[in-house]
Amino acid sequence: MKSKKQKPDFLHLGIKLLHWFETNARNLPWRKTNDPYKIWICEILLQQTQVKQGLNHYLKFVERFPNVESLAAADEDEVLLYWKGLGYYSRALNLHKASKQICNDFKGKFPENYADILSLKGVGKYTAAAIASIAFNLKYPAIDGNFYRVLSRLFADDFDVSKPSAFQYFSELALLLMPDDHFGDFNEAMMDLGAEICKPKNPACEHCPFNIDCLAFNSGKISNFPVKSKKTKVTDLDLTYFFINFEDQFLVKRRKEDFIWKKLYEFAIEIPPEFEKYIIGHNVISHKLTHKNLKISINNVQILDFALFQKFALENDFEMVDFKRSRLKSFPKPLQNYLAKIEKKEDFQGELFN
DNA sequence: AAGCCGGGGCA
DNA sequence: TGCCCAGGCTT
Repeated sequence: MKSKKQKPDFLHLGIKLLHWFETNARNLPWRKTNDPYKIWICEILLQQTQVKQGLNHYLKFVERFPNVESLAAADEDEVLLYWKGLGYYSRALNLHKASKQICNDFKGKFPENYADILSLKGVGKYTAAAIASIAFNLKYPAIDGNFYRVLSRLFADDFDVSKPSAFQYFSELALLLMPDDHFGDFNEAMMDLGAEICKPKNPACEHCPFNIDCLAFNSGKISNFPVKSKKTKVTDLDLTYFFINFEDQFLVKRRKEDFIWKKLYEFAIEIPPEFEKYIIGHNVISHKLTHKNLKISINNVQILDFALFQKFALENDFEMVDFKRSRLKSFPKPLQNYLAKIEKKEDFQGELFN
């Protein structure tokens, strides 16, 4: 008989996590439902997005699109509108595609096994595991940034989470902890622990159910984990727009380029030389993205002749909108901010609506 | 395996 | 300023 165990009692840790979750679960709207559709929506929405940031969008999205049929029947443009301001807009485009996929390939019934869920556009290994476990109680660990952080700290494990193989590595580790039931609760518990206790910075170790087990905490090396070799590279990007308006109407067009903001609305990116005399000022907006520092120059072009304004719009495939109607279109965040500002006539270089 | 996609929050 | 987040897709 061994006097001391060399390895941690993995299953004991998993059960302890479930107990912690019983009294510490966050009260979130999508946890009141067993509807796989709504669980799917929330999992996609919360990719790289924090709860506080996405909660309102979730509520409005499922109110407008309460089921797969309503989402599949909607215009792509309207689906994008309900994603306005969230970022990673391909998520919305993929949601829309996948809803048609469910209607066509699965007869409108949400797929109930891991492989079929994984086949949905925009659903990867993490999201498939989350849906399978939460909606159908299947035993798949939903390996994400929380799992990486919690497990690497718990075992003071220096496996590089930047490597693609980290997914497989931490999946196997998570399976050792995973109890034989309540798989969805287990995954949600890990999410909550990662979000509220085992945070990236300033973790609340004094409130952590694992604080007597955590090798990183007990060796004073929490900040050493997780190990991540890949660093964020930031590049500069300059954009120039022409905000062309006649009285309270202005010109917008859907983006075709997909290097950023695919299919969102923007202003004109060029004007004919004869329009240059109508430029009455310009604004510069700085906007930070994860991988880019944007500098957006917006020239304000005021057209006084409606016939000229309309002719240019028609010949160049622009839409004429006013502020009220522009709210029904999805603009990139900086342009959305710009419209909000000039509607209130703040910081606007040039005359508008005079 | 590496690069890319948004935006908000934090130290 | 750099890095974090309930990642996935493309190359």
